[in-house]
Amino acid sequence: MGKLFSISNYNEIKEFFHKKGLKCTPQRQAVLKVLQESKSYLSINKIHKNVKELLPETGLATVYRSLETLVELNLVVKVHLEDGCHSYAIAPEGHRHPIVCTDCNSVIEYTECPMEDLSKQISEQTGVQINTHFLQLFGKCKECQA
Amino acid sequence: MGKLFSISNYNEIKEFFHKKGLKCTPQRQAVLKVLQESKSYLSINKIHKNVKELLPETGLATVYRSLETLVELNLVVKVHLEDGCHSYAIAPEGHRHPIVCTDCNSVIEYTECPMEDLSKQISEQTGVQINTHFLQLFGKCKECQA
DNA sequence: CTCTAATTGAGAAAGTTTCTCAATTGTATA
DNA sequence: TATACAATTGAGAAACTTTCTCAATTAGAG
Repeated sequence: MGKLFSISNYNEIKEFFHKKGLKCTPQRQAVLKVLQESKSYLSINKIHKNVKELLPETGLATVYRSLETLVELNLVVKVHLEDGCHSYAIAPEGHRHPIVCTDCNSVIEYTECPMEDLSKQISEQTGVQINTHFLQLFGKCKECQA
Repeated sequence: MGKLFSISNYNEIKEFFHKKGLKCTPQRQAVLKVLQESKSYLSINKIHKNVKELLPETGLATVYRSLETLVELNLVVKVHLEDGCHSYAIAPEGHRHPIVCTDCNSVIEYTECPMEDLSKQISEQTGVQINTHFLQLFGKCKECQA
């Protein structure tokens, strides 16, 4: 089956899959599309629900499998919310950190990262070589402050 | 039942519970003690296993309930590991960030926090008022770099 | 168009977390 | 120190989440 949805960068996405010997299936496309069109983090169930509007037969297991694949390809990121639940979001281009509004749950991407400087500082102080970091900010967005 | 374990700051802990109308039960003490004596993050099952060495009859549900209570009291923190699983650790005094060694799973506490400055900067740039943040660092500790 | 290996759907299975309820137990008060 | 009461517990059921299995389907290479 060919291109099912009008994913903007379809050919690029297809390449991503093929380079790893993976098929560009409608299910994977649908999961990606659902996340691309959402501006906030989505839970597995919400993703499944939205995907079924595009492809009604899609099983939950496939959603799990697709998300796993997409995370491996760095097209999607798995995030942790305050209550400990997992959600998924389209991977931001470049290195960014999400600010989650605790009132309306919307997400603002923050593009500057304080870690570059900090990593060096930490290495010097503790001897630990920092490889990755996980930074998530919680607060109130402009609208919700009213 | 009185004091079961030699928790260093027993009376202080007891006060913590009583102030909220909570009982200072051996099970809660045991969960706290297990975390206090561990230098790394522990999964629920590991905590349950260790607690049973002190109090063999302790049920898993009680471990869940105790952890929930201890997190509410800010005596314990819930953390997210890279694979998306939850673990728990004794809450560090003051404001600190954990550095988790991805090889040996040990934890180094980092005491400096870049967020104070950053929060102001973010507020100015995005209008979002940052309330909390979640920062976790992953890397290789001195020993594991050899 | 055909072939093949990757992928899927469905349901089972495994694992995690919460709930229910009778029995127990800290702790305040007498 | 004994009593009463509300909070807590253990055990298992229930709910929920995630992974696994396998026959059927399908994307993509030739």
